[in-house]
Amino acid sequence: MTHRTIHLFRKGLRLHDNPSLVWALESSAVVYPVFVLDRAFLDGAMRMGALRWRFLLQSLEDLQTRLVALGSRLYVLQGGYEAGLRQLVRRWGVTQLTFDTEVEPFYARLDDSLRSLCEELGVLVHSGVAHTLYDVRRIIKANGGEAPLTYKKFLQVQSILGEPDKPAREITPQDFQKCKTPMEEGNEEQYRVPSLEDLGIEVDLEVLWPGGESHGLKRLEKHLESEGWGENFSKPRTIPNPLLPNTTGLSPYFSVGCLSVRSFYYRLSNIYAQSKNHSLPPVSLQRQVLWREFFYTVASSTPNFTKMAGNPICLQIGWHENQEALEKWKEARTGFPWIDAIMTQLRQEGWIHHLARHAVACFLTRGDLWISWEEGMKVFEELLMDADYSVNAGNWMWLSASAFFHQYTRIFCPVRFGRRTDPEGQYIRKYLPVLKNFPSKYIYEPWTAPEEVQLEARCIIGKDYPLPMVDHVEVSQRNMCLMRQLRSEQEGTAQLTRDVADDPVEIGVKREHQDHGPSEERTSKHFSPDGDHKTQVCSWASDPIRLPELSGEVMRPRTVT
DNA sequence: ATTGCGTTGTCGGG
DNA sequence: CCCGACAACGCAAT
Repeated sequence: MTHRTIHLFRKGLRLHDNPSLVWALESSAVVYPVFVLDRAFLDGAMRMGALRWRFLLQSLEDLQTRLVALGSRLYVLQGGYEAGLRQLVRRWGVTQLTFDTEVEPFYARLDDSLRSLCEELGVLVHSGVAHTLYDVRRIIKANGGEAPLTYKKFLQVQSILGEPDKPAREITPQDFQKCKTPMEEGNEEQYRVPSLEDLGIEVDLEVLWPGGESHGLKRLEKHLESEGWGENFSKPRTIPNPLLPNTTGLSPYFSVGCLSVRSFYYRLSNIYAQSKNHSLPPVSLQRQVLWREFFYTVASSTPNFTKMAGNPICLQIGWHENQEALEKWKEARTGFPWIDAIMTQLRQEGWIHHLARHAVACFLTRGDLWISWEEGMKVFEELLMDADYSVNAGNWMWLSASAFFHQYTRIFCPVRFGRRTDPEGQYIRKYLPVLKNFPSKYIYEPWTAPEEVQLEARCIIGKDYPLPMVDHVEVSQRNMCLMRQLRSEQEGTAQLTRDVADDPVEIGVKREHQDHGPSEERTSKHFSPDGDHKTQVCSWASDPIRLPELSGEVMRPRTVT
């Protein structure tokens, strides 16, 4: 009970399940809750966009309110960590620093510099893991020193470890009676939570995701209480283009730690234990949390996890650099209404359904545009309210078939995928009002609408809404071919014969979604070692089609001998 | 060496 | 709405 402690909030912007704050309260006579608002760090390393800034500031406001209610307060320090903390340690006579450790490289570096600063100043450090279910180092250790690279393997390792640590105890007003937060007269202004205006950040978009622990908890309760939610929720069956989110909507709160994954995990376990209907347990939701854990684990032990170059688990691909095509994707001008509607929702709301993420990610990378997943990752990081270093990069590698997932022939069709669950195109009509008058028949591919239909809809394709930037059937077939080649090149030549034995050209031609005569029947395949097929594949692949020219030896189709 | 599997592809048919 | 066929990868179990 003798320390004078700064508890440093970074993520973990909550009072429930906050073990290092509990530690601070139990070991100190005085605790100063501090958040360092380091813009260089948050704009740079964290790549925060305006909506994420707003969410963060709201979360800090909420933290402040909750701390005040307990008889404490939050000190927000603007500027760099080191200079700021050095000054406060001296001024406040601090003897201990508590914080949550984080695994991202930029946080880990910050951890190190905080430790050396504390060593220099003679300040004790107490830190622990609170952002993930487990200390991911335990998972890596249990797997023999390497991160498991498949989800299945990950679950095996997790079963060895057993259940995660229980959430920390609640913090009560009594804690802050025993352990004071000294208030300094006249510094309210200096250490308050800044506004967006203070920071010169402009956002005029509706608040759909108010930041903060209070809102997160409210949202959590609302969903848990709604009939059957906890038991019937199953991820793969949610609809990818909802007008209202039909998923939990909790991810933004987990990403900055307004909510605790441990508390959530145990909450679901309790629902399962008390449920009469054990046939539909909320395990699928727990599995979502475990997916997050999986990506955190791999990210923590993989060099250059958010890059292709120097990343040992990432397939090296000669992605095309095409700023113009990238801009069209980012700004919802691809000419594919389904894709553009998703990108519009992303920009306006900071949230899109996970399957919608898959669709646009596939489109940008291996499906259509053949642009690096890193570019898409950066856009998501800026715009998604739930942006998360590890999960985001992991999913982009997944979707681009660069790591974890390898079935590159499974390409989302930007026309049909959405139509399956939303044949009337309500989602498109909402986010792309310019197309709202099109008949459902044409809403997913308005460029096929006859001129009179376009006039009737008062939207001329090519003028009021762009023509499709690529021919999906052509480019996706070409991309499959490229992918197959670069993989066989990187793997050696053992599988080449098998790889090119059956020719994708026919498939590509006959799978037109517009009326395009009945397909020729596919006869039984002949696996002939004949080399003619190979050259045929390659010459087709190098045909100039409506896409940027190929470049780089990795993806250049070559004649196989 | 061979087989089976993978959180979320597409298509056609019932 | 669900199923199987399709085509097909890396990885792990056998």
